[in-house]
Amino acid sequence: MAADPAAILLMGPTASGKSALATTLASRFPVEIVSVDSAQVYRGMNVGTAKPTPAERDAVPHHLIDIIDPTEAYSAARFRAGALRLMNEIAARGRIPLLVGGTMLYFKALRDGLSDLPESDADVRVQLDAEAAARGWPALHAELASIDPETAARLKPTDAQRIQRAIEVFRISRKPMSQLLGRRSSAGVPFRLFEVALVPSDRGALHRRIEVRFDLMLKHGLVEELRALRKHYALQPGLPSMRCVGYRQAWQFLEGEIDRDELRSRGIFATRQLAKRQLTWLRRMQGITTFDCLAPGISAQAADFLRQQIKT
RNA sequence: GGAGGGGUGCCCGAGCGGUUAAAGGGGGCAGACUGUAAAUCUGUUGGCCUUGCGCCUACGUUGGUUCGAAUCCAACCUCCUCCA
Repeated sequence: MAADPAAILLMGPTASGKSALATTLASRFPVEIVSVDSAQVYRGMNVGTAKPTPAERDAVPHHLIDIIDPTEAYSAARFRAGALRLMNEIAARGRIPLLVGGTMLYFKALRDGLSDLPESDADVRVQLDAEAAARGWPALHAELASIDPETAARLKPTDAQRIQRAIEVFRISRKPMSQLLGRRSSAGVPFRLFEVALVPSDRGALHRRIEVRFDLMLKHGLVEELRALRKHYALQPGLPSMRCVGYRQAWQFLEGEIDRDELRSRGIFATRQLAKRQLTWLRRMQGITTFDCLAPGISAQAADFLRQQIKT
């Protein structure tokens, strides 16, 4: 029985220095990077997603970056399928897949698999949006209660997105989501996973980094980038891509809803809140070795740790 | 110099004699999360503790009226608008 090939999972909240560590790892291991990031998949969204530079992508192969237009939608399932395919390909080349990112649901989907649910359907969602506009989400929650009481019970009448998804699942499959969940879950991953996370020992310090970084994004033309994107694509504020941190606020700025000061502070708030949610995921996930991203020399330390782990 | 309008909890902002540790929003903190996840949703947010319909501190400052004041009065400090 040949041992499964190795793969490294590198997680962490935004602005924790994942990319820097990935670069260090790339200099010590024969890796190819797979991005685990729901925003870097979008072509043209570079400044606000802190996408690796062309030089960085030239030095090490990066995958799952720039794979769809900002008018399109991505999903955890597409990620899992794509990541698994790439991991196999990379291993077949005799290299180690290094999965780096901050989209914790994607990491979870990869590790634990997903249930056999129907994929989203744009038409159904448009229909449900219209119904919600007319009757309100609480009414749809009540409707959900009649077709899938179990799911309705765990969802708040205010949780528009999940109510929509649950009804969508029912309309497509004619089965309640609660019945499909947990059933026929796609299996784990045929890899030995080495999971590390960068976590700040001091939240305030991370907040300061976030602030500096957002200012830099503004300086590097976040607003101008969005302005250009709006010319090239038929974008709407409700699109997943346009709800990304930074772009949502820049959109409001371009619409004249907020001034530049508001754009800055709201962008920073949204980034901090994102980091908070990412940290909540990390606290809950098991089996991850964490490193303090604020400690000096952390990259070398993490690299040494991984070298030892992978050897044994 | 004169006339008027403000100063409320980390921030904005409501309250305008008692049921107010003070609506609402923002921020913070904590949590949830299965094909939108950088999304969506929830809880919490003065201090102390013997966790009690408990004590203390709190609505610019000081004093006053009142059984009782963030709310009324006076003076002072300060900010803004307008007239000179």
